[in-house]
Amino acid sequence: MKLQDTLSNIEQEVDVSKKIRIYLCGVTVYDESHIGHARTIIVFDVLRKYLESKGVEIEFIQNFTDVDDKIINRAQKENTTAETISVRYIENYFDDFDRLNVKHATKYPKATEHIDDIIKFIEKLIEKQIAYVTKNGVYFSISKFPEYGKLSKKKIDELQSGARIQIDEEKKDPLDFAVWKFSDVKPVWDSPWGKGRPGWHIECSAMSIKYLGENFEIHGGGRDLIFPHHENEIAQSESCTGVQFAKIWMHVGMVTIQGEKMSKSAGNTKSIKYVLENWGSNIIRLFCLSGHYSKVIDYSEEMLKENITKWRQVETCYYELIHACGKNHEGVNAIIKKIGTEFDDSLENNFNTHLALLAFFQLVKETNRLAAAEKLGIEDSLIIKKEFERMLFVLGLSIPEMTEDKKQEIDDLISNREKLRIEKQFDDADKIRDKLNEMNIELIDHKEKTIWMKKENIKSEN
RNA sequence: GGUACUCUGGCAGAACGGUUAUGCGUGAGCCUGCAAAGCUUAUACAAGGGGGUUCGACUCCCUCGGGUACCUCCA
Repeated sequence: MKLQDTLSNIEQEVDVSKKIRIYLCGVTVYDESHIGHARTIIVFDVLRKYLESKGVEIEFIQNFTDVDDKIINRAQKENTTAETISVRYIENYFDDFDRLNVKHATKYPKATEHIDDIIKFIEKLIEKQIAYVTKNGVYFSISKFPEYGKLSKKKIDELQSGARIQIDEEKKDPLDFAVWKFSDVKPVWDSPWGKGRPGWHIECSAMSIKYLGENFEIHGGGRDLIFPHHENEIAQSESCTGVQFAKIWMHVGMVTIQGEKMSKSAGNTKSIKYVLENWGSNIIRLFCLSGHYSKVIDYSEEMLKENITKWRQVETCYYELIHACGKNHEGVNAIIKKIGTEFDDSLENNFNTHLALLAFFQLVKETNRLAAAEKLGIEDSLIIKKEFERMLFVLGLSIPEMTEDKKQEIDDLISNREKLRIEKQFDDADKIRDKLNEMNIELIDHKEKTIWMKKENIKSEN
């Protein structure tokens, strides 16, 4: 598999014959997650599901930043503890992302649970004279890491001249950043240098190395983390271990809204809760995967609507497949195999989910075409269904299961309607259809038979 | 100001030095008791501007310009 690597700025081959270790920078848990967060996490969810579906062993670590100024500020505002805030929003995170059908990471380490590891990490940096203590905290000395700037392609002197960083007389260089901040405001921990809390970047270095080793395959996050977060992680980690940190840096493009980056500070976010409520998980996932992961995608209702159309086609396809009963045999093997290969190739080639979706929709269209022409037999439907479900799984889309009782009830209603239709009692037949519609069951009248499909209820469509 | 990314038809969005992807939308038709859904088909001569290389460029080179992001916390 090939992936675009931010560090080398070229597509790098990933060796999938061995275990793939992935570290994804998660969220700071101080507020609700929005659709921008969702995109990054969904992209990585599909990546890991695809690789796992190919039999690749995956170790997937995603952190929670649960100690941070924003959390503390929020706690003060609400007159509560930082822990209350972080616990609340971690719960909120799982609530959102479970509904988004995101598979749980191997582990979700939290900064507050790794203070010892962080302190040990800092001790090593001090020992190596890469970090130094001031009256404000412990700082990483960027002059000790000559490659500083290699990820974000920034030159140190340019950064210095453009620095908008607050002047801190104690720092040796304005670009030096805190790995430990002295503080008396809870939460604080004792350290060899004084009471305080860790800086933001150090937790990811300490935790990724702890769980994945000094040199692992993929480190990812949103594009906005390239500088300073990931740049600093590299500096800390590589100067501590002396070996290359992540092999590949994979950065997911921002979600914009009316051309502007979606962010808390801009106040233009759409929360996952809101979008789930109005559009549902499948539409969100289709939307988030509709462009190449490295590029910006613009959030708009128009785009979400387009994905409803597509999702209805997918639903139709599914129900055509499960209702197939004829003996017709079109020999779909070759075409399905071709589409399946296209799907895989698209993902193998720099993880192009847009092209993979195109392949998926091609399969949907092909199926619906056969069904409409009364040419979808059982044998073919089984072949298609297998591939359909594989893609559905990798993309993380889901069609809710129905109970057998419910299915029976629908079948009974349909056969009643059939009788009425034969007797040309169309008014009564239509009443049954209306009743089914109220249950979100839509009927598809083929020449030979009527099939039903359960439409996902999408609020914004009404 | 610096750096990165980006600029393709109404919208979304690929590939490729030569053959007008594809999807959505829109039009028409088929199917239907009617609908819905679905299907079929038609529809855009598009490549930010200007130069160059080439027999030929959306694709390579130069140049000018627009947009966004990062340079402070941010997925």
